[in-house]
Amino acid sequence: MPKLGMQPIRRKQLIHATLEAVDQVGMGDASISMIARLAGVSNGIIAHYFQDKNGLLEATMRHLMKALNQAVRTRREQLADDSPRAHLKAIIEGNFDDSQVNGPAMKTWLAFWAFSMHQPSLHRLQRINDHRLYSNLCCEFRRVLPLEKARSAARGMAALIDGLWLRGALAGDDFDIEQALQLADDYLDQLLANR
Amino acid sequence: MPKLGMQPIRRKQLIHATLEAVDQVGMGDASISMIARLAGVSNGIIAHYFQDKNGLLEATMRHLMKALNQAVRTRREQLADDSPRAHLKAIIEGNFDDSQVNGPAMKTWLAFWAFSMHQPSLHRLQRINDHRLYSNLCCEFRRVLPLEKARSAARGMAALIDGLWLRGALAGDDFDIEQALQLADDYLDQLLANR
Amino acid sequence: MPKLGMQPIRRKQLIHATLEAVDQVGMGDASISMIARLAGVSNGIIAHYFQDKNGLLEATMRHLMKALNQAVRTRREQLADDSPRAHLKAIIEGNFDDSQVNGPAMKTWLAFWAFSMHQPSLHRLQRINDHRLYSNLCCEFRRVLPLEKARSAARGMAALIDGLWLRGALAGDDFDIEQALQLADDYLDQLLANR
Amino acid sequence: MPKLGMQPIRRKQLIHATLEAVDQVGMGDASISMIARLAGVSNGIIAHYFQDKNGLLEATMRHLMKALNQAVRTRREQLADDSPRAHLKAIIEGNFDDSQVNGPAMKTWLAFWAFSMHQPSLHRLQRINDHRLYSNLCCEFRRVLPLEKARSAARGMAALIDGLWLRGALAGDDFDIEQALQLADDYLDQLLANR
DNA sequence: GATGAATGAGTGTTCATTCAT
DNA sequence: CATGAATGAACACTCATTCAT
Repeated sequence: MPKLGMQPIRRKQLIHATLEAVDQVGMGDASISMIARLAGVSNGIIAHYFQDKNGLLEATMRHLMKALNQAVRTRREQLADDSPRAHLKAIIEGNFDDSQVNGPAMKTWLAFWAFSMHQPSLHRLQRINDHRLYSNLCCEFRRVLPLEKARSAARGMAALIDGLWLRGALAGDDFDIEQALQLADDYLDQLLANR
Repeated sequence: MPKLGMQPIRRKQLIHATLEAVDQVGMGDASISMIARLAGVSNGIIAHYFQDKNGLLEATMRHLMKALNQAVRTRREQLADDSPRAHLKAIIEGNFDDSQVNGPAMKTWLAFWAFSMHQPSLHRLQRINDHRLYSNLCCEFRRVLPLEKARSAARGMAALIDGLWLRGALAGDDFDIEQALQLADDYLDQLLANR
Repeated sequence: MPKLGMQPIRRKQLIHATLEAVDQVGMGDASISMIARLAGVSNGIIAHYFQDKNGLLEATMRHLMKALNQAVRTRREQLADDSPRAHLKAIIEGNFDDSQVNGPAMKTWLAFWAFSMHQPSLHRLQRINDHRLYSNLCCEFRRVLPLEKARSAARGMAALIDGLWLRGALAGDDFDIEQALQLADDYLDQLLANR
Repeated sequence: MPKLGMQPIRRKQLIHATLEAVDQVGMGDASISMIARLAGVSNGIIAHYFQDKNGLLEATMRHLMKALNQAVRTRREQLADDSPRAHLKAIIEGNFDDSQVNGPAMKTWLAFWAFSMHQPSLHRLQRINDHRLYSNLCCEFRRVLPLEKARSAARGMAALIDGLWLRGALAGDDFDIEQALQLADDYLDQLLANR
C-alpha cells in the first residue's frame, strides 16, 4: 500500500541531505549514495523523485533561491514604514538571512555559481536570481532617484551585497554579518543622498 | 642528458591547458586526459611535473593570483601621480585587468572559490589573495583616513570590487567593465569624501 | 526489493575466481577485471561485496584458512581412537587435505605469505593460522610429554609440516603427498618415543 | 670518458637497492624508480645493466642463492672434523646464516617463491636451489645410511630446514635461530641413529 | 656511461544509472 | 513506494620502458 503524500517529505529530506553533503565534502564529492545515506534512504529513490542527479541539484538550488526570496519578502511585508529606505534595508538584510549565511548554504551557492557556468538550466536560474536582486533594488531606488541614477545605484548595491556575502562566505567562520550590514547601510545612505 | 629546461615550458603549457579545459567544460569535468590532450602531451606527464591533479590545480591558481598581483603592481608602478586616490584607482583597475576578466580566468576563479572550501591548501591561497586586496586598499586609505575609517573603507571597497567582478563573471559576455569601473570610482569618491 | 541473498553466492563466486586467477597468472597479475571476468560479473561488483581488492584478498585467505581448519577438525571428529597419536596424525593429514594441495590453493598461500609481510591485516591472519597449527600440536603432545618437550615437539612438527608443504608446492606437479605423510609420520614416532 | 669497471659496482648497488625496496614495501610495490632512488641512480640505468625489471629480479635471486651457497661452503671448508655429522651440521647452519635470516633476504625469498610459480626462468632457479639443499644433505647421509634411508633423511631434513626458516620468516622479529638450530640438530641425531 | 623527459597502457576505484523484485 | 544488486564507463594515478641528449 503506497504511503500517500510522501513526495514533499522525501523531496525535502533529499534536498537537505544534499546541502549537508555539499557542506561536508563539496559538490564534486557529494555522490548520490552519500546523499542517500545522509537522507536515510536508498540510492534508487533519487531517480524516483528527481529523475537524476542534475534534477536533485536543480531542486536544491531552487530551494535556496526560494528561501532567499522568502527572507526578503517576509521582511518587507512586516515593515511598519513603507519608505524606500526601509524597503532597501529589508532587501539588504534579507540577503544576509540565516537561511543564506550558514555553512551548507554558502558552500552550495559557491558550488552552484561555478557549476552554473557550464549547465544552461542552472545558468538560467542563476540569472533570474541575480536579476531579481537588481530589480528589487532598482524599483525602490526609482521612487527617489531618476532612472539612470536608480539603475546605477541598484547595480552598485547589488554588487556590494554579493561582494560582502562572497567575502564572508570565503572567510568561513569569521563572517561578521553586523559589519557587512553596516557597510551596506553606509553605502545606501550615500546612494540615497546622491540625488 | 635529455632535453633540458623543459620544466617551465611544460608547466606553462599545462596551466594554460587547465584554464582552457575549465573554460570549456568546468572544473568538475576537466579531466587529466582532457587537459593533457589540450596541451598536446601525454597523461603521465602531469604526474611528472605536478605530482598529481591537485598539484596542477594549485599551480593554476597560483598562476592566476600572480597575474592579478602583477596587473595591480604594474599599474601602480607606472603611476605619475603618487596620491592615494591614484593608487586606489590603480588597484581597482588591476582587478579588472584582461588577465582576470576573460572566460577561462573567470570560470576558473569561480571553480576555485567553491573547491577551496574543501581543500585546505587552496583555502590558504584563497585567504592570502583576499587579504592582499584588503591590505593594499587599507594602506592607501590609511594615508587619508583615520584607522577605523580606513579599515571600513577597505572592507567596503574590497567587497564592491569582488561583487562587481562576481556579477560580471556570472553575467558572462554581458560583463560591462567600464560600468563596473565607474561604480567603483563613484564609491571611491564617497569613501574619500567621508573623512 | 532486488534479488535477495545474493551476497553469499557472489562472495563464493568471487573468492573462487580469485583462486583461479592467482593460479593462472599469480597474485601480482590477478587484476580486478580478470577476477571479475573469471567470475562472470562486472568489475564494480567487487566493491559492492568486498569494498576493495584488499577486502577480496583477505576474504580469500580466510576462506583457505577455514578450509584448512575444517579439514583438520573433520578428521579429528571422525577418529575412532582418541589417542594423542591418532589426533596428531589427523592434524598432519588435515594439512595435506585436497583443499590445501591443489594448484590454486598452493599458489595463493605462497602469494599470501609474501604479501602478508607488508599488509598488517593479512599478517595478523597469518600469525593466527601459524599459531593454530602449533597450538593444536602442542595440546596433543602435552598429553604424553612434559611441557618443554611438548613445546619443542610441536615446534618441530609444525616446521616439518610447513616445510614439506612448501617444498611440495614449489615442486609443482611432482608433489608426492604420500611421501610427505610418511616423513611426518616417522618424525612423529621419534618425537613420541623421546619421552 | 667512460668510467671503466662500473658494471660490477652498479650491479651490486642495484641488487642491494632491490633487497631494500622489497624489505620496505614488498615486491609488488618495489618499482623501478623506487629502486633507482634507493640506489641513488637514475631510472634508465636499470635497462642499461639488467635489460629490464625481470633481469634485475633474477639477478637479485641469483645473488641470494650465491650467498646461501657461499655460507654453506665456507662452513664446510673450515671444518676440522670431516665426519658426515659435522658436514650436515654445517649445511644446516649455513641455511641460517646472517645473509639468509635478515629482513630484506627473508622477504625477498618469500616473494620469489610466490613469483617463481609464474615465471619459468625464476622457477628453474628455484628448483636448482631446492635440489642443491637436498643433494648436499643426501650426499652426506649416504656416507652412513643405505640409499633409500639417505634419500628419506635428506628429504625430511630439507623440509625441516625450510619449514623452520619459513615459520621464522613469517614470525618476523621473533625468529629464534638458536631454537631452530636445536630442533634441526635433534632431528639430525634421530635420523643418524636410525640406521 | 648516465640522465630524466616522455609515453601510453593498465590499475583499482568510484559512480550515476538501471531494473527486477 | 522503495530497495539494493548490478553494470560499465570514466577517473586519477602508476609504472616499465624508450630514447634523445
